Amino acid sequence: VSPQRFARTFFSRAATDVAPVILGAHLVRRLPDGELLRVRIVETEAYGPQDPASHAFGGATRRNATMFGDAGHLYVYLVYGLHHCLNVVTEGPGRGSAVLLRAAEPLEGLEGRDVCRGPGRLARALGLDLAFDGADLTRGAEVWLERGERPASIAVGPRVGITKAAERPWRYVIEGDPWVSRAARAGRAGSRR
DNA sequence: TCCCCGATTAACT
DNA sequence: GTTAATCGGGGAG
Repeated sequence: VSPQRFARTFFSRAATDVAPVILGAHLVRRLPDGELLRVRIVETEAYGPQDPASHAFGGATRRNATMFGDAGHLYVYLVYGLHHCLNVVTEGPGRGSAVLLRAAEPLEGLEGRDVCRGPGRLARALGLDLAFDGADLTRGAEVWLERGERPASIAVGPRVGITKAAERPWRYVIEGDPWVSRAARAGRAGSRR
């Protein structure tokens, strides 16, 4: 347990608070063969309670159970039958909130401009699937989060790919960062923070 | 059980 | 810009 890791209390607040502050943080993955993968998070989205766009809206089910558990755990789900998406659980037990990790910059063990550009690609690049749903990012040995460089400026805009509550400005990106997703780039510039 | 649809992506025209 | 791929969740019956 590296001192650079975030403690659970760091994640124990609203998703809209966690989403901007984990920009610049490092997501680290230890593969079965021992190889280390490291990426820098550049784009996130918040999904809170009382949020019609969230999987947690409507209460706990088998799929979203992790969202209702302890903060600082990894919530993984399958979309469109093909792609996995990675989320960090926020707030705490019974709340049902999380931050979706949408794009990252490869720092170590990965090559290519697009490998982490988009939530499905990010999960694939790190070799994470449903088997990792519920993994403890504050203590686990296979995947975790560490403090990184604080971004100079953060931009906010509407979330991507949803139809409900699409107007909420809960997508956060490092302003001007070349590694953000295609959707973030195409969308409105968004307001600064 | 049946059925619709999605927090996406890549491969088209 | 448009669309197929692909499958499990969850509401309806």
